[in-house]
Amino acid sequence: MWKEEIESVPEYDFDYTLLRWSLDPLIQLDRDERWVDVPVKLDDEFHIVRVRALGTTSQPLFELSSSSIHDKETLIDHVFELFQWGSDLNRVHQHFQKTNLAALFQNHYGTPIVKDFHLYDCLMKVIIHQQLNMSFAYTLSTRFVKIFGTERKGVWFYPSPEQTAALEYDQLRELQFSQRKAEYVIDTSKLIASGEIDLDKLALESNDSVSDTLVKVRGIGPWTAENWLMFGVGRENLFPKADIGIQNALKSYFNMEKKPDYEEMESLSKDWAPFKSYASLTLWRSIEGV
DNA sequence: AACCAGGGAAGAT
DNA sequence: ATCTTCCATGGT
Repeated sequence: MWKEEIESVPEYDFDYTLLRWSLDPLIQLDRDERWVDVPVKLDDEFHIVRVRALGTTSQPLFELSSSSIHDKETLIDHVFELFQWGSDLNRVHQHFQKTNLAALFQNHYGTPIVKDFHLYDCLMKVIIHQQLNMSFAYTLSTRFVKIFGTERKGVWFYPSPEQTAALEYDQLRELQFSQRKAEYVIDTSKLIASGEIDLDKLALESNDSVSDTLVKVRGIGPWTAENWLMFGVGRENLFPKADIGIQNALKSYFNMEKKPDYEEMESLSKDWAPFKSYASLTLWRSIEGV
């Protein structure tokens, strides 16, 4: 068992991250005690790192601990990257003060891009969540992982691409996946298991290059590619215009009669680069009422 | 009961 | 190329 304290750059609202994660029954956390157990899969071995907040939004400080015998520095680096502790959210806040989202960012300080735990998990989750209300979306992804994934000390790990690739469509239909969704999940996993799609390599390429590759896969459209880039890779400049939640948030924030079309969204977002992801996150957050 | 949901593929112009 | 319809199923 080791422990280590890590500081990050203000403003970083970790409690909001815990709140958002509390929607996902797969994630073991405690919002009162302010910790979360992070699953870390390295070389097909399962590790768990507990991350506990000691500080505040304006003075972020975290305690990492684990009983894993794996190299401590590797685990710490992984978690540091996962939470994007290296990124300075003040520069983001300052940037948006010059835009039409100034008030929004005043109301929601320090919303970080917190990545999903692994690249493959993220892609599966995003595909499963397409077009579904959040409640049922989490029901499906939770069933998927609890039946085909692996549990260690109460912490859930997604199945590997190879494990998913070996499933029959009917096994997902039984979990109330649509036929299409079952095909998307299994067929995409087959591409990854066979090496035709290499997510680790993709994560090093430009946004456009990644999108071009992923959108060719049946079941992955622009929204899914953008969400993977944001929540899987942690890119800062994504604005998924196909997202119904973002459309509703814009309608509400700008007091519009109806949801904006693509052209209006393009116009509204013209000054947001290079930090569009934070606008997306903060817009989502705004309609969650927190 | 009808419409919506943090989309995308297939079919029709 | 762009617009429309269908896919599936729970939530409201």
